[in-house]
Amino acid sequence: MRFMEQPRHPLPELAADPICAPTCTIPLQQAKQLQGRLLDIHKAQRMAEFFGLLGDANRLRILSLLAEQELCVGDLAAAVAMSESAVSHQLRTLKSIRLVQYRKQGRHVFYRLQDHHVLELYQAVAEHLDES
Amino acid sequence: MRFMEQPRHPLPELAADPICAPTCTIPLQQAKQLQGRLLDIHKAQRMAEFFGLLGDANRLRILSLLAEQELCVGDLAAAVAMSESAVSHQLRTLKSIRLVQYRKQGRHVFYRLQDHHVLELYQAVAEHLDES
DNA sequence: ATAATATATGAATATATATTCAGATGTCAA
DNA sequence: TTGACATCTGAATATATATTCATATATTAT
Repeated sequence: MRFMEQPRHPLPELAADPICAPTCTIPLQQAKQLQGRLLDIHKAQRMAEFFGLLGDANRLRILSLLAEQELCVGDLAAAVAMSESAVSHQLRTLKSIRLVQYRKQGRHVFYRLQDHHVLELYQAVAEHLDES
Repeated sequence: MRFMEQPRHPLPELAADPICAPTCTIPLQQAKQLQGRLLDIHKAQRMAEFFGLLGDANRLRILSLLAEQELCVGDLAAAVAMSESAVSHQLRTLKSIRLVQYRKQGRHVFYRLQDHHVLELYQAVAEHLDES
């Protein structure tokens, strides 16, 4: 996952004209269709960033709590048994992609879910894993 | 993301009894409910593994092609402009969590989507990013 | 058999990530 | 204003990951 920065891994260029090697096993016709279906590389990057954000157990645990109510950093940290610093860092990354919002009250900062959309993904995967 | 191995990062223990610090801002009542909502740590791991698998642009691009038809490694590599070795490695990780299946035919190995479930997630995120 | 092709694999490398630690900042209470 | 608290931040560290490269394996064609 990469966020808040541009990737440093060199992105592969899209193959120029003939998309498949000389040894290609699919007919050239199909090969051209393939390129149409192929996920655009920049969109792939953004989608990967999003999925990657959900690809961490501690972030998921944090989200599972914020799904129901807002919580301040300290309580969140206590509940998930992480250091406050670690939680703060994670909240920052969650904020960076607008999954969470915050509200300041005195010296506390209360975080809450901004994009409830993710709960559907969360549920879908949770159930999916239960099946298999 | 971690797959095919146990995580080496030490998993934080769940806080024993009083889940929140002495400075806790939420009432103890709520604190107990929190623990009920908190995603179980092992399930969190498995979900994170799954999401993490989708958290790579090249894997998404590979999946975007396999969504429609089976393809052999060489064609796949040509289409996404990656080395065959890199594609092979990625397919292995996709196989490890049973997102793809393969079928051998002569010296070719044709891969195809095993779990079409993921296409829904894929679509959901694709559309979600289009909105914002 | 031998060579050519298709794929897989392991080690090495480069990069990315999560956490910790020390300390900075901002807020409240005495 | 001093000290305690809540959160944030950046650098350092440990770990995880993707790719490449060299090589192994398996299949087909000559």
